[in-house]
Amino acid sequence: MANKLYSAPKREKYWQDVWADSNIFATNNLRNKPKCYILEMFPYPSGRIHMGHVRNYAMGDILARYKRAKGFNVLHPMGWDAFGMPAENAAIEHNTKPDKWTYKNIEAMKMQLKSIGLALDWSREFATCNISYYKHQQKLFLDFFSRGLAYRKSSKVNWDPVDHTVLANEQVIEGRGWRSGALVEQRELTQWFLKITEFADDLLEGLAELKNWPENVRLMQANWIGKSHGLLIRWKLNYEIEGIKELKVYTTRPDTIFGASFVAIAPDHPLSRAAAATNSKLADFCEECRQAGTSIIDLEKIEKKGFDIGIKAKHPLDHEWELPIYVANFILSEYGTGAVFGCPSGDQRDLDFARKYNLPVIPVVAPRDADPANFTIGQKAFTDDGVIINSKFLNGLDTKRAFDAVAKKLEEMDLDDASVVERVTYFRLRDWGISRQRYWGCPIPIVHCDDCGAVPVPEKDLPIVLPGDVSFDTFGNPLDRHPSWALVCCPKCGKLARRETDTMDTFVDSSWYYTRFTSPNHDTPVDHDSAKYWLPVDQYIGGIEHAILHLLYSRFFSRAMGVTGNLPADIKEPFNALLTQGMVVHECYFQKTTNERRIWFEPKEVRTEGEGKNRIAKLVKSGETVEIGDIVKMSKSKKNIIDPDDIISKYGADCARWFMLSDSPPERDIIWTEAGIVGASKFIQRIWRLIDTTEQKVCKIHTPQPVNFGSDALFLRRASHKAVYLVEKNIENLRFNVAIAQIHDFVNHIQLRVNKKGQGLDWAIREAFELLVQLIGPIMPHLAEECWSRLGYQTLLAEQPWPTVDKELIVDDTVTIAIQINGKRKDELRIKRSTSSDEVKRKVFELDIVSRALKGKTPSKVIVVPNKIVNIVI
RNA sequence: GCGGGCGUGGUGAAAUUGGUAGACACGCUAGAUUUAGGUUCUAGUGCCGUAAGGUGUGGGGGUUCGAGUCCCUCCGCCCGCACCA
Repeated sequence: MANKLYSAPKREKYWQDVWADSNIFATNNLRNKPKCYILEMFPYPSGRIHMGHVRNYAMGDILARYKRAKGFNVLHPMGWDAFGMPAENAAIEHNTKPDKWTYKNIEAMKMQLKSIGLALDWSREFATCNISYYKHQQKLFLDFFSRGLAYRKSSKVNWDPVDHTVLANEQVIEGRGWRSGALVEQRELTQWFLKITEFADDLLEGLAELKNWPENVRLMQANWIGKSHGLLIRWKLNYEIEGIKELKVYTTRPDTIFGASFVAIAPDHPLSRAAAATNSKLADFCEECRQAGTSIIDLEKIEKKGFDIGIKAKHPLDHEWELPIYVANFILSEYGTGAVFGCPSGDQRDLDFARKYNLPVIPVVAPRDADPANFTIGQKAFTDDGVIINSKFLNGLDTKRAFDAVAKKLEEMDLDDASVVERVTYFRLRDWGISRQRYWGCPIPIVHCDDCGAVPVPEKDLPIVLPGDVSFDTFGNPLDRHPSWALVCCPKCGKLARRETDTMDTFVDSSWYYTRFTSPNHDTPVDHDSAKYWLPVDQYIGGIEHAILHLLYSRFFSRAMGVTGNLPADIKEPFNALLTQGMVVHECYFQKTTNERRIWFEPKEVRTEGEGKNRIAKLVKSGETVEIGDIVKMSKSKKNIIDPDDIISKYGADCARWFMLSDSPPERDIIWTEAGIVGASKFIQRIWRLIDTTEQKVCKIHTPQPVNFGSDALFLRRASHKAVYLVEKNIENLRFNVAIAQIHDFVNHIQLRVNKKGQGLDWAIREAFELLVQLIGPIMPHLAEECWSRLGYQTLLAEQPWPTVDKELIVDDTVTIAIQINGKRKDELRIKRSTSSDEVKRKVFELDIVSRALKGKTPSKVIVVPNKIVNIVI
């Protein structure tokens, strides 16, 4: 008898229409239930969704559907991170407009997302390029500005002289612009900044509260903020130059101060500039340092170099002791004071420097077990904590006490001839530069007036709308070239002035979108009442690549918006729980040309044969052999892409969703395989076949529960309720792969009993079917609806509550305990649960294997772990 | 260099507080059914061994009645930051 196959793609479309028509996923405004806000990082509308999106949104959807069934009022919205460079590049390349290109992409991707069957509230959809969104962002900017959280300052940027734009560090590749290939210049530009540093401490402390965030993300953020405690010490100069009489030096290791043998300053430190003014060789050296690249590779290659400026610094604790001052290429002007004292024995860099310029190396910290008299430094500096030596009054102290002793000594010294000391805290975190010389972004609502300076646009004049009539026929910012857009009157004095033509970094757009979803049509950025009810996001899901920037900026925005009254001030943390999902990876295929270039082939162009080392790949068309490359993230450049559309039209969305979650834990990368998707597809058919062909054999819908059950029925009922219990637990813990394993196990249990006969078995099978359908509901919602209807229900499964577990059924009344002899498992024993310890021992000693092992001796110890293990120690 | 993580069968992976290692799936083997074949169902499957038994979570050591789990050490891989004073 051939079974009817379940036609997933066809039926899925049907159920999607049913859901849409009944509008069940629109979040209601009744606040009579506990809320649950599930959010996946919203997509950039590149044009097509990829498998990473499918994985991301499948995870969120499972939670949303599960929480809905659990009785929560669920908010599960979707929107578009729609500003950004690709739209401008498309405009240049395809002679279109960024807005047209973006909105077309959004339409296409929305269709694709709908085909995945996501339980989304589309009524809250917005794109960050909607005027109705970015006008509120401009309002936020104005509020930040008036509160001093947005300000202008001059700073160094990567400038592409060909494309006429600022480049982010990531866009500079080996010193050249990623698009133009031009050598990137360091330029001093006046830019807008957001004062994230005001919240540095709070952002750091807040991390401790984020218990449901991955540890690695919290650590990355903590390192990024980079708080350090140290001393600011004043070093007097032996010679005054252009009014400079002293150097302020920041150190986290004042305990090593007697090991100092030089002072080093950054090339653009005021003292460097002053000294260079009268020393052309020094000026050349400083220029050379400035020219050097800033990329990581460059920094590694660069040799540590210094230039003795001739002026000496007086040691703060001994003014007779004068140390040389070097301008050095490895000192950062942006960190600390741009000046350090070098202690060669305690810092590898300083040691290398000292060896190169023949400076003294005085060991001042020794390991605890070393002999202080004979401890010397060779090629490696000693950077650990230890005992202070060769340091006068510090000798014998440990690192921490020496820190305090130096601070105290310096504080006690007479101000006149002393080195004033301050205990200071430094952060690595810098303020966030948000100016971009780009068109497709949120305009900064500022007018520059010759007389009044930077004047905020009055709120009543918002929004500042991007002009539509711009050209992309040449490089640079089209807003700058626009004949009239920037020409306005100063809101303050009325004189002719010029609009700010920089737009905001797109990271600003995504820093507050999660608040807007709580009230997407409100006439202020956020409705406080809605925000209070919905925020924080209960579960946020997205890629690890946003571990620092997006997630830190968002945490900053929720705080800053609290300060400006745009959000209730008690909502500090935007995301209560965070899941960072892994990538979808696939091997790639290529042929090498004669000049070692690689030509890549798509997976669908290739067929593989054999296994392991003998596995080879051939082109489907020609049969030519191609090489099998690494398993890497799916990307256009390597063509190792599987198009979700192809999978969904062939196997269905349920199949893609199931496979995405089935084999690996969510945070790990998954390898896309044809075998995997086929396996998922078979499982779908298996469930359908099981229910479709057996449904008429079991009890009819709503049959009352029988009083007695035979052993098969009872076994099945136990398996059913255990499955519900375990699937629920694993979904709650975001271990979808384990939940899926439990469902497999459950289906195996049902399968073994569908053709049996026994007391109450037909009822138990029907119960199992119903529970199974409810368990797969969140993961394979279409198939679940189909089965639910097949079981005779007129209702929608998506609206059913989550099944309740019969607690009595999930505890077995017999248990298997392991019998160990000297900790090694030898046998097992089936026994009634909660049998007394003495009774268990008695039974164990009756066992052959035990008496054989004992050989008449008395065991030295018997350990009984109730319901688990008996360990006999001989 | 600094910080963090990971290492379990042929493969993806499971494993409350330390308590029967390898659930579940892929693959493989055998049988049944159907078919032209795929499919489906049942059973088996860490490794060595015909078996009894031994052995086994990257290597070595330790704590413990008992270690994948805790401690020390070495090796390998991955991620983040990186001249941060």
